[in-house]
Amino acid sequence: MPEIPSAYNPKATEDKWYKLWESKKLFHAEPDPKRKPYTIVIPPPNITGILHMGHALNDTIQDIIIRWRRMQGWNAEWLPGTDHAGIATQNVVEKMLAKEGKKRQDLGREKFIERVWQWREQYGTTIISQLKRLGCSCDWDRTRFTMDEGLSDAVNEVFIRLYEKGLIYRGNYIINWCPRCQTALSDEEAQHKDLNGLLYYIKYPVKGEKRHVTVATTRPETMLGDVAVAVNPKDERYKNLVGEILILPLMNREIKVIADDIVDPEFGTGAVKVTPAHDPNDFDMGRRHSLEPIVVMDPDGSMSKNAGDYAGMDRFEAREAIIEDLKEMGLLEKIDQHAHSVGHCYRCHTVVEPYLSLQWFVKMKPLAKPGIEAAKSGKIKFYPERWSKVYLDWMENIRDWCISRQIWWGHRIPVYYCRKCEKATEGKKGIIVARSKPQKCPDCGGTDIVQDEDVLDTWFSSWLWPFSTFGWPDKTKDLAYFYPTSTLVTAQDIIFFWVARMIMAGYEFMGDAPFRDIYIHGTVRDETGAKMSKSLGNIIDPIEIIDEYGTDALRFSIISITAVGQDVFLSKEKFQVGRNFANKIWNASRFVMTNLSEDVDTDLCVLYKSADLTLADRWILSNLYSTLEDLEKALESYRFSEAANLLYDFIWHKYCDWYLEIAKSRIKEKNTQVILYKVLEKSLRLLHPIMPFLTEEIWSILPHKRDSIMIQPWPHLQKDLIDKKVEEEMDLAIGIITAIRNIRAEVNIPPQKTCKAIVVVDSEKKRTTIDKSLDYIKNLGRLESLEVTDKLKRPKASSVAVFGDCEICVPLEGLVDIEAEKKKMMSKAGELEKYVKSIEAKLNNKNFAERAPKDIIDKEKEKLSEAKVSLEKLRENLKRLES
RNA sequence: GGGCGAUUGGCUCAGUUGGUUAGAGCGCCACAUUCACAUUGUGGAGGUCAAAGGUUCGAAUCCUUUAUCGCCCACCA
Repeated sequence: MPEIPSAYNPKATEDKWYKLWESKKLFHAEPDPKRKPYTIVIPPPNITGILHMGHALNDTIQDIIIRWRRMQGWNAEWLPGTDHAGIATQNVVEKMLAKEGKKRQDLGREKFIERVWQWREQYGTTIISQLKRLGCSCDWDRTRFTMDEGLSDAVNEVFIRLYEKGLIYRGNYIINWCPRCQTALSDEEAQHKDLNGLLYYIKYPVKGEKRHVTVATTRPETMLGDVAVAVNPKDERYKNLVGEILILPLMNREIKVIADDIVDPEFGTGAVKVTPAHDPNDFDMGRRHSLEPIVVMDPDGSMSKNAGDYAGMDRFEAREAIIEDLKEMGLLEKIDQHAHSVGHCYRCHTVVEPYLSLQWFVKMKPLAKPGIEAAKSGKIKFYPERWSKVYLDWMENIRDWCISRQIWWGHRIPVYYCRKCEKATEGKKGIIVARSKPQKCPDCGGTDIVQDEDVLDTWFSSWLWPFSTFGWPDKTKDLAYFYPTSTLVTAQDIIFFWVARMIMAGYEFMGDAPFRDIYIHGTVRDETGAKMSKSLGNIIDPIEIIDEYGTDALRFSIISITAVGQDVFLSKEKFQVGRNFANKIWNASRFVMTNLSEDVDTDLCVLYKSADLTLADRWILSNLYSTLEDLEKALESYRFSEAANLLYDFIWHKYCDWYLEIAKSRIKEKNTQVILYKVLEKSLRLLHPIMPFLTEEIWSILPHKRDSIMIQPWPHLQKDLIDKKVEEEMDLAIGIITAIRNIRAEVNIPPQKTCKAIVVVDSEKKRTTIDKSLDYIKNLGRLESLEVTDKLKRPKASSVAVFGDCEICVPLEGLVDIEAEKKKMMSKAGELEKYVKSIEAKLNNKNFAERAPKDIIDKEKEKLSEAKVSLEKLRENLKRLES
């Protein structure tokens, strides 16, 4: 056997194995009616994205699930792909053009889109190669892109079907407008941030009188578009004002005072300016009172020609100018501090403007209905469960979805207009919704037909992802087999954007939920709790971590610190845990392999039944399978950190710390070798979903000839090998060994020096148990001799510890520090006394005796008698020490 | 305004249906280096589980209130 390096080297292994898996098509799945599918679709990362810790967490979790299910025998399909990310990508390419001193308009639509595709070719697949470095076992043969032909067809099909059903409409409404991106946004894309703003109180004079009405506003610049002032009809202060005419300052426009229930008399002055073109409430009010909106802003956020003297100014400049002018005119009553939340563009963080414009919308209420029922009935389940409430709250209060975007990169809206009809009717006539450009207008036969300039919201393609990727609207074999998918893994921030909408689309177009389980993991934050983001500069680059610590270290570390539903706080040091663990396994494997001399390929169960196994043998097997039992439960309920920590504890603190150490003295025995080998081999399988590269590397140098570990069967849970009695017996041995080590450390016996020990135990049962573990105690306690007796013949100079009803005594050759011994034992005795008293108090409590269940009482009694025995032994020893 | 989450040793967190003398990792202290691994081993110190009240025989765990921090939602003019 060639020499195995003494440290695990991820760099030398990862690439090699990933290439092998890919070349053998181990990630690929085909429909197979004989096997059950387990499907996951990836949350498609943006083509502009580079791998960040959020992806690392998200995709590691998916890979763990899919690798585990694959080993369990499911036909596992993890479908990958990317999202065209309309606004984000367009912004990136526009920035690039800006460096050349160009705007997208200089290129024209067609050339610009060409440039975006070019950009995508060049940079848009970075994230894919990064996912490969993360070890993701995605079925790359099925990689999809939201702008692929098939997926684009699906988008058109959906648009047309919804339109024909009356669920898509076009209209003039207030939407969120980003003046920088110059496009409409959906409500979800406008992110509200709390800001300390100002509330301006402005006097509006009553026509022909000296009186005035004061209104309060946070956006004075919109007053130029005011068409009325509203008060609450029940507000006594303004009762006689309703119907009066006011003069709108700066514009000198006559506007009416109207009464409307929506006005809150408590807020501001109780009188509110009505600006239907720039505020959603005012828009509704305007409709109720038949007031024409006046748009005073242009799409770029500058004041429009309707803004009088302020036309052409930027909106914020105009705000200041208006306040100055009002001040001069004596119409500014006061300015208050006012905390409120303001919408920002989720792509460029510009303050968005509520803006009246002609857009396309999806009527959501009817679509939401089945999705609401599905969550309520448990057909779809959120993990952790609390997200179900968040989802339902949103679904039950759902609002229509603005889907048109005034950008170029995306799916162009499949709507055509007949110029002739449009001019003639301005109504629905002349709108042609079609898969491709019609030759003639069906209404008038006209041929001057143009397509809608706008594209669809990015999420209008991603909400179809679970089925469009499998070929929908065609009834493909893939679709029939892999849909509905099994589990969706994602973060909380896209529950509304994506998860909820996928559920709606799934029911509408497939008649079934797109997935059963939704696992929502936490947000990745830095050690101070701030969200990791490029702009904050607190990013930890996963690729850097992979280079420094290895992929498996990254995966293990991030998983082990991710408690269910809790956010993840990361710092670089935390990745050492995974690296150290990888190295530990590496070295344990190295030890096992260099010591194998026998044929170890024996079945464990056969061995268990036929051979006379030692206590330690039975103990490690029992532990292996109870770990497996817990591990499966953890994985099934998406408790990944628990899964990772179970394996960590078993491999490090059971297998390495105890079994392997015990095995060293019997390393030539066949049974020992078999168990060392078999437990390692099974542990590697259990660990493979979390640490794929390390386990594959070790797998490849194990003395057997088998295929990749990733297609090995998941170990079968052997419940009859779990033996609680064996675990108790071993606990006794471990307790005694620890007590001896403790004494040795306290009296400074150097580790390399052996010593004697005496174990005193009354009970015959325990005596037999200890006899089974004599070797372990001797070896791991580094004893030259061990005496087990029922009577203490305490040598004068010795140190004693008590473990349960066992006394452990280490005779010392030199002098013992009697005082130190006494102190140690007295403090131990003190602790025990307190403990005994607390149990006694409990047992003496009548209520406890009467009401507690019997098994609890028995347990307490047992604890008490054990503690009493220990205490008594301690006291005896103390007495002897004093005499 | 409504909702959710967090608060446990110096740090980061576990603690599943209430029944342990409250656990782990990191850090710290002491000792150990031909014997798989210093990316290590052995031992140790360190916590009245944010506060107050309540339910219960029994509360870190359930209920109420409060405080601090974080997040989400809302037609906050």
